[in-house]
Amino acid sequence: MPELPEVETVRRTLEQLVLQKEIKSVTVTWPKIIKKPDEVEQFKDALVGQVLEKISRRGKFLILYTTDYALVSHLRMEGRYGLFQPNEEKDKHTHVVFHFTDGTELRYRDVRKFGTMHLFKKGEEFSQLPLSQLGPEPFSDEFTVERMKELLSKTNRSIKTVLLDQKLVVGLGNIYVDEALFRSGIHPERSANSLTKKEITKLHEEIIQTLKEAVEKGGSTIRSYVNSQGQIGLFQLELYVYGRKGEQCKTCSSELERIVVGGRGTVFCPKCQKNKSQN
DNA sequence: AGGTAGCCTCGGTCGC
DNA sequence: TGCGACCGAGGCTACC
Repeated sequence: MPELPEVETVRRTLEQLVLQKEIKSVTVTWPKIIKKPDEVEQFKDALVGQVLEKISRRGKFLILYTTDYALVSHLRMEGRYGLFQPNEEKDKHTHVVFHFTDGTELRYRDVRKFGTMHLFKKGEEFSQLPLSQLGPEPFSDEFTVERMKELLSKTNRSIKTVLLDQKLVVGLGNIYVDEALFRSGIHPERSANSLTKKEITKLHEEIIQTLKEAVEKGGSTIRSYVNSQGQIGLFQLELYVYGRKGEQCKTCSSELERIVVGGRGTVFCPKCQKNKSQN
């Protein structure tokens, strides 16, 4: 499931493949992926003749900039992009294809069909959903301990739930939230407003560090994730807790436990993160 | 009125 | 072999 490190890796690899290509036509075989504009025909028509100029990222969203448009794409669980020759066999999960004038094509494949695409006139993409309500990028100056402290103090929701909701900071999903909380020694069910200044400082540091290391490793390949050049990530080898229920804690050898927090499967170490009582 | 919980989208996987 | 439950990101709705 692509979180910030996986999306950033896709961004980097995709940029190597498609910049300066001109769109000749677009094929959409699952219209529900296109959330804006309402009519798929408008989406397809708008992109004809557009040249891909830049691939950006905001949180877990990719932004494909063309001559006049910003295509905001969320991969959700299993979305993938890949560059193909037209004669290469197209599998049944390919739902959107951008055909280029040089004969190649960019295919969007999504087994779950959960992914979304929003097309905006360039310059309008940040003032409307889905990008308008997002919190700061974790590697930016806007993501400060003070901001965290301020927002966490306002709610008694669990710290895990708050970290997942993309308003405090963007880019964290189930994998990296569990990892950052483990590295910080904080129980995922701790209420946000019970965290001490010291814990918030540590958590802030570990969020940045965990995501940074994961980007360097090309993300985590859990089930299906590969980058746009078909390569897997390597950060799954560095994971302390995610997907390791019943295995030994790498720090203290205790058996890792799985609980459900905010409807999300959550793995943690009952010894290293033994501070739920401070709720 | 703003914060919060719950619902919805999918299909592969898993357990019975 | 068949079938239903489950998972999950984030927008949306409904509720308090």
